[in-house]
Amino acid sequence: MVSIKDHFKDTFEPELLEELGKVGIIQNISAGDTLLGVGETVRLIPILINGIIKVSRIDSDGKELLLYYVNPLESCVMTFTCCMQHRASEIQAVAEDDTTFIGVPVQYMDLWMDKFSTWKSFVMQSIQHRFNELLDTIDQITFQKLDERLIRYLKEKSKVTDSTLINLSHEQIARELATSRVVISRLLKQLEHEGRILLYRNQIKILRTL
DNA sequence: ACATTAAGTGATT
DNA sequence: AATCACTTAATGT
Repeated sequence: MVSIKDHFKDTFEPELLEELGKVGIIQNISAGDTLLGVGETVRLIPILINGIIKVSRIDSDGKELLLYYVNPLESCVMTFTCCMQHRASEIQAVAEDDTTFIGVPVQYMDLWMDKFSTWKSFVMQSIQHRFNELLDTIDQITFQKLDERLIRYLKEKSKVTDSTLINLSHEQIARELATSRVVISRLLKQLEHEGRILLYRNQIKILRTL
């Protein structure tokens, strides 16, 4: 369990930490729970203490495209932009693992932006970080390098689950990368031939050569 | 043993 | 890179 107070004591001013403790609501959700669906309105800004949240776009046919993961001590950038304009969510947030977070009611956003300069820079930095990351994935998509996207996906997954064994079917991976199962199967087979992974049913073993 | 679901593969666009 | 059509392998009942 990560201590929010400890981690942010250098980034946030003491008054902000105090207010965070007063106003924040600790919430627990289990793996697989949906934190926010498409079309719902954001009521709480989450700051993760523990666990992992997957944020993805859902297109009109119900196809999913993975955008990013929210790690402990991070917040979901989309909720910032989204709630400040009081707009409905265009993304979906699902807990990938059992997760604990502090929820800050949205009405404090505006207030804190003016009141605490450290809050403002935290928000800005988060946005900048994600934005750069998104630019990267856009590059990859437009240059059609699905193989590299897949490798990146596997690495991230392994980091996130802290394991070299990934428990996913090719079908599930294909859905998250918005392609077809056949394509994923082929690419994975290729990686296996290159000696970078091992394939089993519903499992993929990542080798350090990846 | 049989049905179901995951994965592998050639051919076509 | 996607889709189709088909095979093979693994798993559940």
